[in-house]
Amino acid sequence: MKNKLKVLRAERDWTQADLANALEVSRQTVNAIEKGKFDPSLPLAFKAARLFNLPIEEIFQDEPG
Amino acid sequence: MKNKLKVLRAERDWTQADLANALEVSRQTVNAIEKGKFDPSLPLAFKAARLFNLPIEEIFQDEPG
DNA sequence: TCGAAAAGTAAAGCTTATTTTACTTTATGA
DNA sequence: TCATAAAGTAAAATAAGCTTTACTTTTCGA
Repeated sequence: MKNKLKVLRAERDWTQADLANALEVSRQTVNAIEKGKFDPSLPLAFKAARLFNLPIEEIFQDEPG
Repeated sequence: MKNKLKVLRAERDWTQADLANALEVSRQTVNAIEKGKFDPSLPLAFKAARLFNLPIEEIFQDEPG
């Protein structure tokens, strides 16, 4: 699953820790998701969508399989 | 997390088993999600969105908290 | 009303998401 | 260059999603 978290962070000049804080998850979770190590839960995806005021599909891109 | 799976099924006259089959998960998983016992994974939410040709947010409604 | 299909439920087990701790590597700015 | 912040990584532990099996309850049409 690809995502635009890094870009969205960059646009706001946020660190991974800043984003983790805003999403109420650990910094390592943000890092792992950005690096594609695992997918966020649906509730976390919703939280990111609310935070960035974007649809989930614009932040996360599934690779259908 | 609320969702419209039951309605979307009804519109198509699908059983839980039919939907489970289309989503490639077990019938119990569909049942549990419909009944709000747990949230689907993000990949599964994407699969449902593709299946019904709807945005994730129109199928699943987060209760922010 | 009876039987079958659909829905609901539950436990055990496996997989994946997330945390915590802790360390290494990379970028950055004084 | 050197110190520090940021990013990357990893292992162990816990939580949540999902499967399989199996059983009970509800729905519904003949």
